[in-house]
Amino acid sequence: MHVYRTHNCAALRESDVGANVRLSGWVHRKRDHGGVLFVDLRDHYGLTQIVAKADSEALRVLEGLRVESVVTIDGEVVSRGPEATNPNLATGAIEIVADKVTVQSSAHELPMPVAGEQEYPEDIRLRYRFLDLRRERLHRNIMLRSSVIASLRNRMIGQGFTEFQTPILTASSPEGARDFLVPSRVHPGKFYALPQAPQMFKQLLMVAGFDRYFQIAPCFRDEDARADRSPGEFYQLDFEMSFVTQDDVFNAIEPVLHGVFEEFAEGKAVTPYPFPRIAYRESMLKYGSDKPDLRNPIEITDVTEHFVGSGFGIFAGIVEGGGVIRAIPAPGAGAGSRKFFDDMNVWARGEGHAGLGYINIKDGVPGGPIAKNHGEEAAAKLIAALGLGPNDGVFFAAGKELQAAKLAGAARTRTGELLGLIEQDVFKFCWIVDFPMFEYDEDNKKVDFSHNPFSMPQGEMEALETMDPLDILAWQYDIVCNGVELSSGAIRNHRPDIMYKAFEIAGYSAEDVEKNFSGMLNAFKFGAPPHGGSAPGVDRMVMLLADEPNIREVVLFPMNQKAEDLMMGAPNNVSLKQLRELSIRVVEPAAKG
RNA sequence: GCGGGUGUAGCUCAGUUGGUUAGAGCGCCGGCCUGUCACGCCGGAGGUCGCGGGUUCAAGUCCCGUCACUCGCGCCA
Repeated sequence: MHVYRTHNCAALRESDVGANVRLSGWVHRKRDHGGVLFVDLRDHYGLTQIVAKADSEALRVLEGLRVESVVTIDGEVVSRGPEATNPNLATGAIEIVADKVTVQSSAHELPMPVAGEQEYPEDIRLRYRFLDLRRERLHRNIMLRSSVIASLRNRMIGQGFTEFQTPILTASSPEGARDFLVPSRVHPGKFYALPQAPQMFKQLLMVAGFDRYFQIAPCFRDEDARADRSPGEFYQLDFEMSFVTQDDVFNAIEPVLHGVFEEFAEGKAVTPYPFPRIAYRESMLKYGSDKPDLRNPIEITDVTEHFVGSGFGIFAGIVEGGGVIRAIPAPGAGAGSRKFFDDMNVWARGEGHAGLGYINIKDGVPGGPIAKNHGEEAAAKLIAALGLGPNDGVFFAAGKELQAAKLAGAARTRTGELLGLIEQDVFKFCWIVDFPMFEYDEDNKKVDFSHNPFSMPQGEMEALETMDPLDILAWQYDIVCNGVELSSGAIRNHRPDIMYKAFEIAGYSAEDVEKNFSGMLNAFKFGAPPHGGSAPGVDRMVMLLADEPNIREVVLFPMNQKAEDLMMGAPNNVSLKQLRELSIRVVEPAAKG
């Protein structure tokens, strides 16, 4: 019977010496010594060294082959002996003396080599993704991704969840991100939308009585890419549970996330559960972000009070105008160069801020314009309040609260990185909880939902009826790991009466709500359980576990930043016939003025 | 939509104050080599210095514009 191989390229050991075997794989590397030629034969599993001896037919065939050609080798397993053993290779004790070489596919000259760890331009890597995927690092990442997903599935099933598939062609929703639309042939002028997330469906599954749902769910959003955000499509561990409080959701998912990270983190420490819970407002104050990286030890403090009537006029003026001053300590930075502080200020201006003030304390003496003008006594008091040492520095972010918080957060991250304070080899999880239900929309001068309009407000109807909307918190939460937002989730609002009231506060009529959300609203009128869930991003989890800075490194066939698939040529033009069938006419965008 | 970075050989990069024939390593082609494992040695081909315009006696280098890739902001309930 014909076979392509008796063993894979990682299988053979000293104990196989003497066996006649057949291996198939790619020519990873060639070392041609004239009278003898070595080939590292590679497959999915590993590498095995092939030797072709002088004057053999095998040598003549292999000599003429380029690397990455695919061959089948027949030969005998021989020991390399202690001298020639390669300790870096699992199969390093043996080699195959090639008796017969069958060329399955000869390779052209490569646009990018497969062997080696060199960096290559993104567009070439994407255009020749099948070559890039042969390379060790990417191959390993994709395998890791598969293992992570398998583990997530097992752990979710172990927690009593059931996996279901929800529709890909669904209805466009006015909420959230921009939809990808799919024209309907049967209904001219009408469109399906690809789901941004299976949000409605998973809630309907709860209404349908399935209790605990999960899905490794594809999600589609037509928004611009970031390093940690694929353009177009990505996967979430989408889950939802009935009859649960926020704590029940946390208790169910923490062991899953903790377990997966422990399993694949290769010795890195993982936050034990229960994970810390940080209120949104506290997070914005202490970390200047709603996705804090807790590996960074720096904590921001509000020092607005210290600058009331300060001799440092700029800050005094900001405080008088209702602004805030936030202090970002830079431990040990005072001992270093003044340039560090000036560079940070230049960076802040580059980010579009007015600037970043600082005090640099050198051998106990505070320096810089703020220390000079603030007043000696006041400066000493401020430094004492911040608990700064004799060679510490501190930056100040000033302005309107949100602006100052964001600048402080960015400065905290940058200071931590530049001073090398970020803890390595650790995964630090936390929940951000107590998001505000509403916020004041400055553009439209009205109260609007701050995040998800379908979250249950804390205090439910009573809160909506009695509290200042801007003080109402939601049962809404994000899970964050090392500064990466893995997901947001919520206890949902399953009560139509509370939903109408919440939308009313945000300025929407009952008719608006019914028109846009009739599907869910209707379902909730026939007996809906209290329910909640979340949807951690699978790509981001794998990215963290693989220690990759970019999400493309853990996706099989990613698009580039402009949402193009360079390999398949997507998006592309379609035929006039296809457009006619869909009753679509393309209007060329107006030329740029 | 906006801002930053990058763009020199197939790939990774160097290229001084603007100066005469633009280099190296890898890869490719040819030759040599019987124990390598990033094999080695000799030789060769390969360049619209992203593109367009400008300044200059002279531009890879300076200026303006533009394109591509990328990172960030906006956006992502």
